[in-house]
Amino acid sequence: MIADFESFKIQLSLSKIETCRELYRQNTDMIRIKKEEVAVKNLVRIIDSTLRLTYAKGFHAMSLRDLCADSGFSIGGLYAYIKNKEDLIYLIQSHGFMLARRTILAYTNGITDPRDKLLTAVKAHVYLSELMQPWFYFSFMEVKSLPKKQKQEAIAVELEIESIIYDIIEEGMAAGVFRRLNAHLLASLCKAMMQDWYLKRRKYRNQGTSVTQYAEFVGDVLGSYLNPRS
Amino acid sequence: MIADFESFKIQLSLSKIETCRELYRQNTDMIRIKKEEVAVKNLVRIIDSTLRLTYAKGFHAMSLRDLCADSGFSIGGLYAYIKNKEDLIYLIQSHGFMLARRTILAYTNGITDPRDKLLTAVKAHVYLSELMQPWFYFSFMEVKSLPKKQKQEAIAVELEIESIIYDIIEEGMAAGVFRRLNAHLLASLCKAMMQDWYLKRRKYRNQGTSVTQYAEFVGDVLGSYLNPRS
DNA sequence: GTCTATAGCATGATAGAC
DNA sequence: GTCTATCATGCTATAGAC
Repeated sequence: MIADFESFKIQLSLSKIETCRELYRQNTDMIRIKKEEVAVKNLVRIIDSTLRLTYAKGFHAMSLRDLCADSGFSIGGLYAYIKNKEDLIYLIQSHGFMLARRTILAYTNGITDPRDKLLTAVKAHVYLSELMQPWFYFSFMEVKSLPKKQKQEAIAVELEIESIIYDIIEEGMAAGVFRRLNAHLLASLCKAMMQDWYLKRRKYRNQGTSVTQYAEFVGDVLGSYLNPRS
Repeated sequence: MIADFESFKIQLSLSKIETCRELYRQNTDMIRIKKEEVAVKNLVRIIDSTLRLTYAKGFHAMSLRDLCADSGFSIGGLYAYIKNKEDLIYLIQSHGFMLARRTILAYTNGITDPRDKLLTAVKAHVYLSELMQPWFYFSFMEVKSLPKKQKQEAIAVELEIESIIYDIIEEGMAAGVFRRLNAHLLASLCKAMMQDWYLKRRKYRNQGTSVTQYAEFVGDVLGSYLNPRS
């Protein structure tokens, strides 16, 4: 079970550098830089800038000159890390997928009580999207323009998350802890609610909603709806 | 109260031509064409094509050449209706706003029972977004890149819709029909759920969910959560 | 009112100096 | 390993024929 946001943050140990090192090692063919230390440090800069600029104006609207200005690179320098603009998408997507999938499953596995399990899945997702908000936002907004293979992967990951929720609901109904209802629809609504946390993050910040408050409210709405009626 | 989707559709009388005529009359300065009949017919073509292409690949990725190919215009011909690419956004946004705001309020005004009113607001929104899906999608995806003034308007319209829901919840709590809870958060979640209908429309079509089924399910989740506890 | 032709510019990508 | 200089392309926008 997830204790609180702060310990989640630590457990996840979302070291960007760590993730980028893994990314570098998997793509030594694409990246021309030989010194791991240098390459990893710069990958972090490139990915950070891309996420920031895409959040501000969209990936297509972001030019590579924009990216260079923001990350402090020159055009030529940048092209040592990618062979074309599309590679930026690949870099960002791949390390995000790894992390997201792993985390959700790690937290839900091993829990048996359906109510606990549902709340944990919701919390894990909302907490994760809080820590990786730029990535979640990027992934959502850019699916449409992704190259075919990555588009399918993105959709598959999303359906996977929804099916984790679906399975928990089904288990709970089978165990008689939840009442019988349309589990597909409820799982979709759950996804929609969790999604809003990273799509409309500024709104929630403005109205002073904390990440824990949000996750628990969503969990409460679901839990209440699933209660067997008297 | 809304009877069913089909009669909603008829009552809305979403005549594209009618809306575009109004749009033409409001912008005779921007549009160089003098014959109303010709202008209106072509505005429909232009708006239709823009929405379709933007849905497929995003507004920035759509070139004016793409738009010409799809709408059957030439570059020069197109520029008789707009003075630059940004004007396309303006055309699309303005007629959408008019229609959306009017409709929701028209349906909810006059209803006194909070439960009825909430369900009606949800239904009106979901039905509306079903009929104007390309516009809602466009509006959501392109807010970021909108020129300042239109960006503010878009955000204002969205908050307005959320506050309609919020007010209904508050009224119901004051009347003792709903139990006391965080109305701001619940209104946000309601918006998030309604929103998913036009953001993930393909998913819902694939899983065979009808627009009425969706709207009623959302209404049911909310209504159930708002029930006073025994 | 609509077309073709083209200007003018910003972009993605490369070559080669250091 | 990083930079500057440059190319080729595709874009928005305009001019002028019909």
